[in-house]
Amino acid sequence: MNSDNPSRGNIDFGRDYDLYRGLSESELGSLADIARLKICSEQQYLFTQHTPAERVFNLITGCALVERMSSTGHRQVLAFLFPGDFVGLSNTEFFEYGVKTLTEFTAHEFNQQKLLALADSAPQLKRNIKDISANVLAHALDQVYVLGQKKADERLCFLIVELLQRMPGATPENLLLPMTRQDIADYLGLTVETVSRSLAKLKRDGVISIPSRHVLRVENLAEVLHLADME
Amino acid sequence: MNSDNPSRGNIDFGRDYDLYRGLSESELGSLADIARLKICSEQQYLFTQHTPAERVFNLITGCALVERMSSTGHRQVLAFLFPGDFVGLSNTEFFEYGVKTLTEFTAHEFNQQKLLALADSAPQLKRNIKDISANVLAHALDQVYVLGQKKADERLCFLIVELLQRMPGATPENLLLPMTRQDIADYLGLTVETVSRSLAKLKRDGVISIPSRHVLRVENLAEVLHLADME
DNA sequence: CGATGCTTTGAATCTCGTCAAGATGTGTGG
DNA sequence: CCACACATCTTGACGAGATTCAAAGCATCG
Repeated sequence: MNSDNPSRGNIDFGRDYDLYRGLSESELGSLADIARLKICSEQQYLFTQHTPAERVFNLITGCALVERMSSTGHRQVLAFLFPGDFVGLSNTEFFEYGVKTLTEFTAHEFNQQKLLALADSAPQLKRNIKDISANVLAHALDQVYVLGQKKADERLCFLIVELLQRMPGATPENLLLPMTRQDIADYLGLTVETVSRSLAKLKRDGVISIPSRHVLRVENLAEVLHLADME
Repeated sequence: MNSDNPSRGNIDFGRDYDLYRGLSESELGSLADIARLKICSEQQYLFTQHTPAERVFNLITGCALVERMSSTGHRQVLAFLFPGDFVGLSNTEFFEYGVKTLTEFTAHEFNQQKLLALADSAPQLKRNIKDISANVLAHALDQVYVLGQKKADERLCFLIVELLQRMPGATPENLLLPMTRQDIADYLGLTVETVSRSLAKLKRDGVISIPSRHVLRVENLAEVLHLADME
């Protein structure tokens, strides 16, 4: 559900979002004029694969995931999204992936055309979009490396490190997992059972503990970093 | 080895390169002014990981590969490059991957700063660079899907289809493999032995034949496409 | 020719996936 | 508040697929 024509006043452009970084007051104003506030509950699709790629989102609160389905029914989760992340930019007519919320969720929604048009007259916005695209690529290349070279427990540590870095409020002592085991499995190219067993192994080895299903505690950060081994 | 200050005359801008698509004569001239012709033999590095990201290349003839090494000594091949491919654009100060030639090789070499500066005054060039970046991302996402979800023989078929689509002169009847089995293994997240065995299996099943080590013949294209299953 | 590097094949091992069952958690209706 | 259904998660047993280690086959190049 979108709010109707939100004014600048009810959108918080103050936080440190990649998309809004370094923009002038007037540029932020122009952005606000074309922004809508998207609010939705958990497990909702912001958009699905193969639908027209017209909208882009800048995430404010909550989490989401980016997924790709194949004709054979396999699912690959391409990324988890957190506040400040920007998603939806596409060079193709239709989205090649879908985005599903994991929690209650708010985002700024833009029409892609309008946003890009605005970027044409706001160099800093254009730079920000370019930087975001570069980061998306860098993340995809990291993921290729992890899926190509790493074992199950190492892949899990990669995810843990990523969550520590990107989830707001995440600490080694208290790491919330907003996604299901299946989501994790589809992200890391494993099965739910392997995810579960690998978590159990890390727990057995004293690397982590699991106070409750969706809460994780890092007991040995050095070992997690070592296993994740992203340099 | 670079030729010194090549003039427009000895650079062939006529072919269908993504980077030069739709450019005016004068724009091509400006490009030629800052281009150098890079010529090198096989198994040479155009640049290596962790070196300053100053140069970019537009491939004219020959093949190359993009690789990333980890501190643990693992190698992931991120892509194979063919004529018309463009490589080296980076948002970071240092390259996060290296590029190694597989065959005798020529490319147009540009200073990244100069090329981007030129793009600022040539909108079509800027569009081309953006499209290329989008294609690189699309390829990385495909690779994530393949590494996350596919078995060894399916991964090989994915590579075969990719080569058929992108290698100049490649046909199902005669597909040259310019890379070693190790390169293939590191690209597909497998070991050399598994690559060899999977090729043997595809051969046994009548899907392909292997006239010689680096020549492959597709006997059942439908099956290859089916196994590759990229939609 | 022998030396070297790449490739294939074989055997043992290990990791991960599959199938099945049980445990845990959540929400609903009685 | 409890009972039940349902979904998620965990655990076990087994098997398939991939890796590892070792050896042998093939090319190419001096």
